[in-house]
Amino acid sequence: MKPLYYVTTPIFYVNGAPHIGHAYTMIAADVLARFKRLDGYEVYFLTGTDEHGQKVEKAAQDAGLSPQAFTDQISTNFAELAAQMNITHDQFIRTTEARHRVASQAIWNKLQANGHIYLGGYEGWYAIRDEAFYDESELSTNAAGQRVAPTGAPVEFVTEPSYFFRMSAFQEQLIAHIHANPDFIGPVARRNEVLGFLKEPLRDLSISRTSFKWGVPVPGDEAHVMYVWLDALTNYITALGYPDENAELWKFWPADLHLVGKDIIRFHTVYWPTMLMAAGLPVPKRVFAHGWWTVEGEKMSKSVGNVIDPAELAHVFSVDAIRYFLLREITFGSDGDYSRAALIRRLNVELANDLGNLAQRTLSFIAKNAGGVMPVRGKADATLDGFIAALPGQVREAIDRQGFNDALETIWVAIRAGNAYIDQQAPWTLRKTDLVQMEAVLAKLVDLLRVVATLLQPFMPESMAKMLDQLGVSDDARDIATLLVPIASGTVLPPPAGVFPRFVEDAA
RNA sequence: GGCGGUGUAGCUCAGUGGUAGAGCAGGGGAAUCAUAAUCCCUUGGUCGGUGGUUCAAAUCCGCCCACCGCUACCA
Repeated sequence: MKPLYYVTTPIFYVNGAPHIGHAYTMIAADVLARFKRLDGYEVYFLTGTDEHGQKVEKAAQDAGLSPQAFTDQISTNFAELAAQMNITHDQFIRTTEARHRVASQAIWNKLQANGHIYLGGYEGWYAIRDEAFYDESELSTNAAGQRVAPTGAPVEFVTEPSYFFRMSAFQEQLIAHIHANPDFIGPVARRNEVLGFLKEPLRDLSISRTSFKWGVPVPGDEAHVMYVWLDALTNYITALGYPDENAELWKFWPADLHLVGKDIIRFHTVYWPTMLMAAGLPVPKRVFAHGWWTVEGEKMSKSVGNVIDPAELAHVFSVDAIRYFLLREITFGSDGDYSRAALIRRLNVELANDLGNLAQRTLSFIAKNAGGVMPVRGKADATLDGFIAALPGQVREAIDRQGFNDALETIWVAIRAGNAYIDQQAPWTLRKTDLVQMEAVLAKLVDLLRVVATLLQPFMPESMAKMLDQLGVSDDARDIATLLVPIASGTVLPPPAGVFPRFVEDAA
């Protein structure tokens, strides 16, 4: 039986149009899902949209739509983004689905049955103008003697009945779990951040609201709807059939990886695990937080007008180029800067010059001088053998810790070695002196390209499919295990065509 | 304020005790199979500052400077 792997993106909040940041999360998760499939795992990959809450209710109202009609529309945009980015999710979940209401109410009932929910009052300083609560420490007094928020809005002390989750009861258990499982939170900086946060006593979590209606009703008290995070986080198990633990997909729980943005790390490493502990369910194996992108050195924002539309970008360059750039440019987990110049540099230098040209020079040489078939292996110089043998393991190791750029750098070291090798071996000289040796050299290069293209499939599925076609690798021989079966000498290689054209800026 | 992190070549970064590294950019050369792509060589750094530990510090410790993150219930 295949080992299982369950990876998720966050469900995206439907309060605006998808941008490059959403694409980034999806792409990273997709590379993991594709790699694990390639490596023999049975993978389940979940993404979707988070559609409840006061903000959505308000945005729908502003748009003159019912909340359901509004979320239908926005959710579709995210589903389209996934399709445009070549995302291979197995399921797209929406929190407004009936089954999700069932699951959310089920986990609520479970928490309640286990004695971890109580009715209390949610009190605080509320600014009507901001529609937000503020901590006492944030307040100041204005000239008129009013208590005001940092925004200047007047605040008043309000109390609203609310159910609470006894999160404080799980603090020690959570801390112990984080210490016992060093890989539970990544990257390490985020783990330290969460541990730092847990040095202070954990407060119980307000998990219901009466101030708006657009949410999952609290079982037995329909004046309340569930606090959005309780509802939202539950999506990860709704998708697997919860509360039916006999469901076909339930075998995937606990998740191997929740991929999230750094802004929601706490919800995933504090709220969610304690909720699961309270419900008697296993916690996810790992949560990894990625960083944010700036654009040309500036924070991406609607008001600045520099929000990058991934679909537009993919139209100008290619989906594969964008997928590659986003995972290559920076260490996964850190913030990064997108710039058009940097993207073009990666595309031209690494994809077109290094990889694309290596494939093209090798394959066109074979087409012209070796009969257009896989050459006969021989006693070629062994320089590339180490790369060919080690690459799958090295890439696997990097992928398993979400070290996408390390994985790519490792592959590129091998590609550069391939270019050095062809120059040193000079098959164009061997053509006149030693045809057997010439074939041996060319075969070695094809073997290297085959490993490289195979391992790059998760990153650039379309381009690598083309490259593997040209390398004579059949559709059923493109996974990692099958790398052990060499391409047979004499296999007909289709006429080569450049996979990564150089990007030339329009003269206009 | 508290806790944590970062500061290394023009740029982006790797390097956690033992003669400063990579990629890109710059300079020189080679080759001409290839998407004028490639390969080789090379310029360039008092490793934020300062004091200390050590035979030896980018790497450990103290202090200082700069920048960043977290410091809970909008997601």
